[in-house]
Amino acid sequence: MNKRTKLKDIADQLGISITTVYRALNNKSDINEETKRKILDLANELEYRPNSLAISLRKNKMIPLVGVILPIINHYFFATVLKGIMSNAHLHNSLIIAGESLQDPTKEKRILDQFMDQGVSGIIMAPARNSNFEKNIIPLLHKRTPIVIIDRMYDHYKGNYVLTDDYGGGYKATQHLLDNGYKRIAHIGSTDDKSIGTERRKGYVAALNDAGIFPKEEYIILSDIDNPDTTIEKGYEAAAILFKLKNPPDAVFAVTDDIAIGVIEYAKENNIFIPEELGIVGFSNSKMSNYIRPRLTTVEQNGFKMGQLAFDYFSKASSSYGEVFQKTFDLDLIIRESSLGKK
Amino acid sequence: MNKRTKLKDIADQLGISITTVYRALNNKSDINEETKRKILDLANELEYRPNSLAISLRKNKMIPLVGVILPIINHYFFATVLKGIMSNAHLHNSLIIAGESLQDPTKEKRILDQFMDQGVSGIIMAPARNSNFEKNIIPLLHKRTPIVIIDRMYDHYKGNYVLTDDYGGGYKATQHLLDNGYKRIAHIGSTDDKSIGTERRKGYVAALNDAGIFPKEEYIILSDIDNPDTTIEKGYEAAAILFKLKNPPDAVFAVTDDIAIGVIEYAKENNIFIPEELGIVGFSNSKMSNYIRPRLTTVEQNGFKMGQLAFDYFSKASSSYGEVFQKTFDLDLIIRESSLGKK
DNA sequence: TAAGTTTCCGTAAACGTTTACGTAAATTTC
DNA sequence: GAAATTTACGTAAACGTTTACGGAAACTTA
Repeated sequence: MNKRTKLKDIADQLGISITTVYRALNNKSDINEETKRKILDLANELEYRPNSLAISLRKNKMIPLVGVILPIINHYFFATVLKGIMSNAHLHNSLIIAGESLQDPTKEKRILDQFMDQGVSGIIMAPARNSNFEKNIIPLLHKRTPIVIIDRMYDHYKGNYVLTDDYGGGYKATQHLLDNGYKRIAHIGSTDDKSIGTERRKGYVAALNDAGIFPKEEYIILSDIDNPDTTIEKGYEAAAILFKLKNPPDAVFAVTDDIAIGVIEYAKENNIFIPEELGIVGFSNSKMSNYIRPRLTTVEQNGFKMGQLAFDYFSKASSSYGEVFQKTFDLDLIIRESSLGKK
Repeated sequence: MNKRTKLKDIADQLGISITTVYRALNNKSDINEETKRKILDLANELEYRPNSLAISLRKNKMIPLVGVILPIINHYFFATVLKGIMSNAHLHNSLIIAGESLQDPTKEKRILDQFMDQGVSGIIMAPARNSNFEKNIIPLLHKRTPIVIIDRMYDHYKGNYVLTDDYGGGYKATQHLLDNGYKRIAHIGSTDDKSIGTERRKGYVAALNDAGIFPKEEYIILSDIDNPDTTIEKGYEAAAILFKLKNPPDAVFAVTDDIAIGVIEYAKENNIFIPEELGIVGFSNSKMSNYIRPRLTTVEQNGFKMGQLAFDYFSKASSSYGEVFQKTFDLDLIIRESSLGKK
């Protein structure tokens, strides 16, 4: 394995200076065409490849580099958040260095460290499901690293964030089912008590309570929805449990569109008519929700806007110390067929 | 806006040498505990972070920063490719800097330049629809930047790539429709003649020809599918055109699952029964394809594997000069309800 | 107390590229 | 044909970290 050629190798072989070689390879002026040709030929032969490390070091370019960490990169919502971040980053000539925590706080921490070592100017992140804020995120604040949190909250966090009103979304969804005549409204949520699912569940409970209803424990099924590739199956399984109850529900508010779709799957296979026998509301307004039959009523979550705003906040936070930027997006219900009401 | 602290800053403030500071910060021997403490304290206060560029340069280790450019970041296939790239990058302690070209060659070029300026060690990219290889990609080869192309090809490109056999996929899909008794097989493709759609269309034509059929021009509809948010609508519109023909087709091979779903939409609204009256095959095995009714027969494209391999190739290309790595993945047909054959 | 041993720190040269500056030789200008 | 300009190169010092080497001062040993 012969070593990688550098400018000096070419210079030595041709008996000229490094600078001249440099000029030839970078289309600089002050060089003879003949010399240039010889240099380019030799560079070609020796397969010269510039050392980007040395270049960056010399140029002192630790460019505007923003670290973005998301739990699942090929999840539509998060991918769209990333798209939103990028769209604004592009306008500011910022570069995005991306990582996927796969909902693993340890991995998340590792990525954060890598990013900081790499010299990112700050972090925009949607924390992992049960991310350790104290260990992973708070230390960054102490180091005055600009950071914007997306989509998930932690009680003692007082920094910048862009959230959605998950509580309100859960409330609206449940209220909507009540308004459409459903009485026995079940909920399929996430096992994780730190997830945003908790807020949606609280909204669900609150809406029921406000209507004088106190949901039975058996109507609330918590499911492990860590793996996005199996979420639909989890919805299916949860539905199976619900419909084996003595007194099955007549509506389901699912914490996720995918879960809701799993429920629809189950209902179809078991000849349970939607929305006549079963009303369903999901969460996210995923692409699929509009094309499954019946079309799924869902709560809209605009990832693109959230991403854009997150980058804006990041920008501001980077240039002004002390100031804090926070926003909670209201969520709108998108009413479609799956919750049209009982016959 | 104060500059990033370096060893020299700490050394100067304490009136000691850089080497001593280095020793303190790296747990080396030959240092007094008292001195060490002072250095660590100051380093903490000044928020010292080692310059990874300088470290890697001195240690002769390439910095593991890979630029990834994709046409559409929140498209499931591309997002999954990204996930695959990341999964392997993670194993190699590589970092991913990501950009979205939005199918715009100008933007693509700009991102490439930004990435090179930032000192990425190379590029993995799925070129934009009508990317200008000569202008955007070939120059990188001349600079000996390691590069791996995904998903799209250009005749004169002789470098590393990871492709799918789109021609074969189109052939298989069409053949499958023929095998199931469909005779008048239409195709909805992409307007862009440089896109992968062309290969799929060629496969379609070839399969028909091999069966002694020469498709009418009116059975091939090309649609502008640039915007992923409207692709389904485009499929719907194309179907509308097809079914207003005097002699409408009895099957459609769509260049994309989303297009196929648009066709299904149209069929449902117009009481055209699938698969009895109309067979449909899509392309991509998108998540949705398995949950739309009827379930969509489609050609599987394993983005995750492609991403992983792309990173592997990138790794190899970075350390071995001259060698070229190329792979074309065979595509499997996933047979579901939408093409079960005529009654 | 002279010689040997630690302890602690500094000097200077790398890593590969970029760039300000300098300067012979060749060319142009008047 | 002397002066001014241009052409085509070279020198050396950066960028921030690492490391081989050397050497005073403090401490030990006989």
